Amino acid sequence: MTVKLSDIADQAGVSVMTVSNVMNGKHARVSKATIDRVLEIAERLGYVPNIPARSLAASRSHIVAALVPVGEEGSLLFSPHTVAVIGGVERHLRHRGYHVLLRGIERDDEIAQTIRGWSLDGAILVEFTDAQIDRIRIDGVPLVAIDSYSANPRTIGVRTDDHRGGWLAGACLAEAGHRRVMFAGPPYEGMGVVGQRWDGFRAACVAAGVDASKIVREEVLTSFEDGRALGLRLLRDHPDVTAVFATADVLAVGIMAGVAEAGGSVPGDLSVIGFDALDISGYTTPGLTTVAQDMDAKVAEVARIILDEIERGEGPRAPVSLGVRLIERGSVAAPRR
Amino acid sequence: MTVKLSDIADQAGVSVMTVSNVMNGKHARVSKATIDRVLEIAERLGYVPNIPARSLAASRSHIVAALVPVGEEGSLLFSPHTVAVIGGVERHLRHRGYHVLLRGIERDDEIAQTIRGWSLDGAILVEFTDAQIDRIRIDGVPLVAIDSYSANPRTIGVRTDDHRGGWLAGACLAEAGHRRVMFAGPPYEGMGVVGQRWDGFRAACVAAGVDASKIVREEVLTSFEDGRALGLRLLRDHPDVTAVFATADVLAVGIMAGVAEAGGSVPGDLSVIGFDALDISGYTTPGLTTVAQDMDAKVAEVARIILDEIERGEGPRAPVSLGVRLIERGSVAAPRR
DNA sequence: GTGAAAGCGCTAACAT
DNA sequence: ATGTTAGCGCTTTCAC
Repeated sequence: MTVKLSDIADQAGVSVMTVSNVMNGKHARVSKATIDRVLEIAERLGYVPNIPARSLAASRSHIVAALVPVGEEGSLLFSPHTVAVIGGVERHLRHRGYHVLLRGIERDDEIAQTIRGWSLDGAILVEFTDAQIDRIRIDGVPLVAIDSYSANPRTIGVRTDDHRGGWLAGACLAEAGHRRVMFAGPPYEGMGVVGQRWDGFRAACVAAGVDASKIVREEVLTSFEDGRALGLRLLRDHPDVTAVFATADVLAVGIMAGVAEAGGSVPGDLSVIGFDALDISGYTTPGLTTVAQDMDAKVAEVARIILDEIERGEGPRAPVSLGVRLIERGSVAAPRR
Repeated sequence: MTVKLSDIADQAGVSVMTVSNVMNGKHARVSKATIDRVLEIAERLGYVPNIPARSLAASRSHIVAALVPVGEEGSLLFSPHTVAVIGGVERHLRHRGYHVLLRGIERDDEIAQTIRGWSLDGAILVEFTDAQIDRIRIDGVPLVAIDSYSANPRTIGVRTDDHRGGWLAGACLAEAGHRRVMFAGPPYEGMGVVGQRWDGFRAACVAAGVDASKIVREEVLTSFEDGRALGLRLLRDHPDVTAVFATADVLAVGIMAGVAEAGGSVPGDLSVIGFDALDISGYTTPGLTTVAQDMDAKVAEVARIILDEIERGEGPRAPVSLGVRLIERGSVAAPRR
């Protein structure tokens, strides 16, 4: 029923190994004539390689896993950003003959189990906390951690230049003339993403002459609802604040909605700047000014690193930071007087 | 290095087959004492089954693929809806010992190749057009097509009750008193999703006494920008229209933005109703009234069908439609006078 | 209830 | 440039 290497070998009058070599592009070892003949027969017979067999024999699978932590609820519900990363990486890998296994991780040890059980060639760790990445003890397989600031030498971090992103946001507000600003984001997680953005933001503000001690920090969860709640009370509770930097677009959009609901106007009463440049940042009125990362570059980088490690075995290297840029829409203006 | 069945067998003083049976829960064939002993040793040794080996020997993989078409760009960039489906199904399958392979499809024949090459146990087809589903000629593997109205007997359709969703939207507008309404959606694709929504919508309107010939149909792509463009000219071009049903939330949100930009108000000058109940429908001011589908039920149903087919071999059955309900927020009100 | 034999389809490591 | 030998770790089949 199913066509295998030996079928082709029989018809071509060569050994199975020769066919295998042809199929795997080890053309150095086979004559041109044989290659052509084998290829032609394979094509005619409709040969499809058996992946499990190849994985078993070679103890490598051509599979890279996308590992995502699952919470109590259990469902993988990744952010738009994660979707873009996984979707983009899948394309690069597919074009190079690799496949992507999607796997939710409930307990730490499932990472190692998955890698061993599948003879995975590599794994991408998405949305894990730095603490989780720190705990990883797996060697021999390239592990790329997205948006992580863990110092774990067994993983390679690929992330946005969050510090510079924060700086851009701060500089944008300061340049517009704001001197009383707010930083709204989730609670600090060590020197992770949020910490970097905060540092960069503060540095830019200070460099522009803002009194650092006057920067208001609000801890809010990264959700529309929490942003809205903040927006509703912001103008009343902080009458001196004229601009806010939210560490995520959803949050910023929520703040804008809350401010509007409370009768305020953006950017009339309050300037708002976000981070991520999600679709939604273009859906508001006015559009949300935000810090964007170059997703194409990020995705290409992740794929490149994994592939290089797998095929050329180039050892782990320093974390990679990707550039950011400011997208100016309409939510930032001069402070009210 | 790696622990295998034979290692456990050695230590337990039984044959490999017995260990295999224990591991696969074929407890009928093994004595309780042996089961316990084997399990204990496996645990102690840290046994992890080798998936490729099992797939090769059993010619079934415990893998279900999530197949997604890729366009020219090449990247998998699925909608929030697709993300929810895949993420949710992954959880159900994982808990039953299955895995999800994520695969972009460029050409039709890649579907069959992927299924054969991996000995896939099943596949879920996401975001394919009805025409693509129609063309599928694969037997022996459960194929679940999401949101498809194809009549291909080799696939099982799982979809939203779009007709009823359209009806709910129409009834909602008619009940609020609207008699001049617009239907905005992408070009008709046979009797697919859009056609169903249109049919249901029109039927509800007519049932409520709306003159069917007066229902305006606008063909727009499902994007914020196209919605916005429509919103910008809507009040001017169609001064008699007092309400619009958009077949997708992004579109509805775009329309709301366009209307606002043109100086109109929602729902003062125009009522708007969407479809999908995406997050963004809650982000607007006022909130978007929209038709929601029960995603949890949908995901559970997809998983159930695949698993039933795989494990009990229950043949293909009729398509499954899942319920919808209206979510009333603030974008629908009585027509202006 | 348990086990021995045979092989799934492929590749690594040598031959030749 | 091509072939041979030996598995990879597991399950199937059938015997005990």
